[in-house]
Amino acid sequence: MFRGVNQINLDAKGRMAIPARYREQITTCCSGQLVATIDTEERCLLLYPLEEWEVIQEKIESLPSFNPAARRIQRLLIGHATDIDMDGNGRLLLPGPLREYAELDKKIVLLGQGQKFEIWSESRWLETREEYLQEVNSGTEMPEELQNLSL
Amino acid sequence: MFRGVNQINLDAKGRMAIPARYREQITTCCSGQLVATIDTEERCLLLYPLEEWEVIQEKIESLPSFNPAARRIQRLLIGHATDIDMDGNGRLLLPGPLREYAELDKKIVLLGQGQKFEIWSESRWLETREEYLQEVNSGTEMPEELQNLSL
DNA sequence: CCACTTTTACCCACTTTTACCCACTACAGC
DNA sequence: GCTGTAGTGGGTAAAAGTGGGTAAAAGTGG
Repeated sequence: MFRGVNQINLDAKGRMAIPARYREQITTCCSGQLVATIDTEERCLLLYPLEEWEVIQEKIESLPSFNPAARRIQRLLIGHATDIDMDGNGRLLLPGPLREYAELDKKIVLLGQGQKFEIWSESRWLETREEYLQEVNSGTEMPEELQNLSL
Repeated sequence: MFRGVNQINLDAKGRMAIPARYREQITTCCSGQLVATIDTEERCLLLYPLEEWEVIQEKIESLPSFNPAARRIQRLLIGHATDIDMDGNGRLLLPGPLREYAELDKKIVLLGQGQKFEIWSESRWLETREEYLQEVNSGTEMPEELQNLSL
């Protein structure tokens, strides 16, 4: 289970250092083997331990492939899913096409999200967070499960 | 299982270098023997390991041949299916007619799609991807399996 | 059927990129 | 303040990508 927000700098080669507190967990659960793909709703990346991703890929592949919406999802998610290994220094080299998609420049944000991480450009994350906060407080349609949630 | 995006250049002879990370898998699963054909829905090519393709071809051939739609599919898919071998440098020579169909010039994109690959012209892929993203977010008709998919 | 032309496939050599490694810096804890 | 660990920056060897030359094969025409 990953959680927390981390401000990280990409270096000149496009590498990001995984915060040390996650490293042991990543090496034990998947020997440092991760899979990154795009998020289709927001311009950010999703980062899964290999095992987690393989379950998801099977689900996606088993969708009815004659259905246009399913084909789109397959092309987008599997098409962008890229294997990434942690190097000896606990860093990941993010592939160019994925960096471009999420518009990652120097300053990025790593969000722990349970079994996966999300990777955002810092500026885009800050903007999006403000939008989310406004929408949460504007009191528009919330599903019942959410209304009954006690924090 | 193939996945991921790869930006590749065609050389002057129409050859494309398979990214090294796929080569071992391709040589072990089919000794470098592949089959390329056209995608009938999008202007791109499909690239299968020989064994995978043979299963598909049998299915296509067993379609009722008095049915006009089935005949069309047979002519299009089987008609364009071309055997291609990886050369000693891990490259594929894409036949002229297939290159023309998918409008492949110098810059192309190789998409891993599970048991097969897709080959797109880069510009066409980027345009199509933007369309897909819009359609995914416009919330139009999604199959039930897709709505329940949790990533 | 033979000779000539064109194409294809294979091979070799060069260039670029990547991955791995090592060293330095900064911060935190002792 | 010193020591250990995390973060950062490059250098280098190896691998991947690229380009073209040549010999064999296929196609064409006389």
